[in-house]
Amino acid sequence: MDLDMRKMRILQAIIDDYIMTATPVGSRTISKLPDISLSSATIRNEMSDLEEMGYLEQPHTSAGRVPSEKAYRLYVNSIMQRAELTEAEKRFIKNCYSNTLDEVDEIVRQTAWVLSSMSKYTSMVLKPALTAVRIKHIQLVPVSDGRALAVVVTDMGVTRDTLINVPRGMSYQQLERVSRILTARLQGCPIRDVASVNIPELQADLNSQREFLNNALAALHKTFDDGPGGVQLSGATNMLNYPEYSDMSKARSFLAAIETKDVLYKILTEAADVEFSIKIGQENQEKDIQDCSVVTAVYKVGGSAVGTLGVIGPVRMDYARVLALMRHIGKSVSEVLTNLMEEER
Amino acid sequence: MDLDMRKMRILQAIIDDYIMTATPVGSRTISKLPDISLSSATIRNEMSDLEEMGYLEQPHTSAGRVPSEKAYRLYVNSIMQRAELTEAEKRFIKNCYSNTLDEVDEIVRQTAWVLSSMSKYTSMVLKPALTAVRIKHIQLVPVSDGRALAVVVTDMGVTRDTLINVPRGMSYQQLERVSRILTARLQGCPIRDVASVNIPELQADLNSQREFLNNALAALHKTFDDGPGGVQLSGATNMLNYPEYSDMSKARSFLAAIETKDVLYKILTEAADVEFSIKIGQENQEKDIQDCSVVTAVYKVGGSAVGTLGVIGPVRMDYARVLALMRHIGKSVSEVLTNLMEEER
DNA sequence: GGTTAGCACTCAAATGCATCGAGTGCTAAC
DNA sequence: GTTAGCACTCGATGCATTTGAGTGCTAACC
Repeated sequence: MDLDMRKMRILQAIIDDYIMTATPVGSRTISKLPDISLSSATIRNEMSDLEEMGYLEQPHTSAGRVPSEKAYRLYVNSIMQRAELTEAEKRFIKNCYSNTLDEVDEIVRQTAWVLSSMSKYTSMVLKPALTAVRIKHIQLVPVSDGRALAVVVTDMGVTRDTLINVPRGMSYQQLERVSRILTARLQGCPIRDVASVNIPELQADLNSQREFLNNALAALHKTFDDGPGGVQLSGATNMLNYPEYSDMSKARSFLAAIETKDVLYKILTEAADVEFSIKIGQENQEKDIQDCSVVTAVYKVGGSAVGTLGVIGPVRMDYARVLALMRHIGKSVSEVLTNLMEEER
Repeated sequence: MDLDMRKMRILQAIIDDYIMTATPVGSRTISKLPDISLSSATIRNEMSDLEEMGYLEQPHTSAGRVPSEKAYRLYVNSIMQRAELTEAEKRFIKNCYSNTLDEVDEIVRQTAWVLSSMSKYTSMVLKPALTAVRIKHIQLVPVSDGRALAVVVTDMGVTRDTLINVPRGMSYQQLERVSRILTARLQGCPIRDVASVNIPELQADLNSQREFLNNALAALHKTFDDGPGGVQLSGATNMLNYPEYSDMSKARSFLAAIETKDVLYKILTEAADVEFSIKIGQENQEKDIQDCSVVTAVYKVGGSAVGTLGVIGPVRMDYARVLALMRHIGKSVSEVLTNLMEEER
């Protein structure tokens, strides 16, 4: 018993229907479709085969059939056809980025919003990882004796600062000098490489406390990593509109999973190196969301991936549409960010 | 028909019971209480009176009675007695602040967590408003021609920065000079007054673009206002444990209300000038949360109020306990923040 | 061979109906 | 003023019945 074209076509029809209605699909529903000219009895036979092959499941004897996760996997791999957004939708996305979005956070928030409101699922966007961003300028600002604020300006217009300890008694002029040397040495250096840079001319100044520089650079490095706080969530309540979450306990477990963003952060960072990723139900490592599906995509700045965006929805999510949205929105946010970066450079 | 002591006592018993059980309270339940030696018939008569007076409501004829919002108002105003936390609870709170909490954000997050996990409701904490914080140091860091980063260090260890436009062609030395003058002039000045300070010696430097300074100061001022982003939320899913939210549509409207933090921000900022505030159901201005109650309190740094914390829960919330928690946690966070600030000063 | 009409069968959901019981209001007696 | 007693209300609970969408199987058909 093999999965011939006709079975494929029927499975597709079942999945398409189930994605729309969330109710088990009966044989008559399929046989009535205009491009399937088979009686319900034939469909029943095929469905029976598909069930035996593990693509369909029956909630109970006298109900219709429901696609299994295996079916969805097949669907996204082979059956599903690429969907395109309408012109109006593309315009809509474009409009969302046309306003004055001059801050990374603002762009990330807006992206999450567009994605959730167009998909009607819950969306999440991970802020750009700034490890690839290059240092433009470093300035140590004295705060009190023994403490200074290290300010880093990068080529993406992003600035970060962190309080660091400096050797007590260090003068304003000395700090200035260190700033100048650091800037000269680290200019153009990507954040991720900061720790490994060697700055011989400072060894003399800091002989007594050679830890200082390493600590400072490590602290700096850390401020560029937002952690779970770098996850922007949107449309969490959209999920409650789907019948699969009308059961309170399921709704609660979903909401609990996204309340602390740790799980989402983990998912998004792990997906940082694949263009598109689709995890269906049990394929997700995280217990709490094993009856959801997660679709992620990366977005880029100047050609290299810097962040991830994702949609989390019911397993019967409209994968084709979500992928189309992600392609388009991913491209848009990539462009906007790249422009922002060039402008600042 | 007046509200004599006995009626008060009965109303209190009804409210106490309803807060615990969330089910309409019958006359027998009350008459069986050890310190009420009246028959259920007598209680019924009293209940009938209380209903006529608007303190009780009947879901339907053969159900018990439920306190009205008017009753809760009376309860918090006159009936409720001050509750105290147990020693163990006080210790618990203390422990929560004993770890290395060296950042304001960390303290705020921790506070929200303690408050929600001890109250079992949803909690929110507004970050300290930094308008009262005093400037310690200002440094302009050149970024590119015409742009600089203005870094402000305050006496609370909080630093903020913002990109500003500076007159093109301004030299590094000039920026240095401006920094020094600004620091000298603004040192000790609370953020809120920054805009109104006059700095005559800079007029000469900036004659050609006298807008520059004002814009820069305004931009700075703005970075100290977190807006809705300054609301830390915790325990949102706690609410789903209460039967009043087992109705999906109510749960959804609550979750929608807190998803964007705008509403909460509004509530918390408006409550910034009252030590404790209790809003019961319809007393809340915001439509979305009119079947919740909101209790807020301010916390202080060095004696003056800088932020607000709040609990949002069902109208039948345990007001006495929540107030006790808020008193205690409010005091704790005030102390921790005050210490942090002194240390940095 | 594959396809289909027909039919018995299944089972969740809806419907109808009687019962139960927690609660009330009222009245008469204490 | 308080209380025992009693009729009454009405949602909740339980149970039997019906309904209907769906299945599987078989026999006939092309």
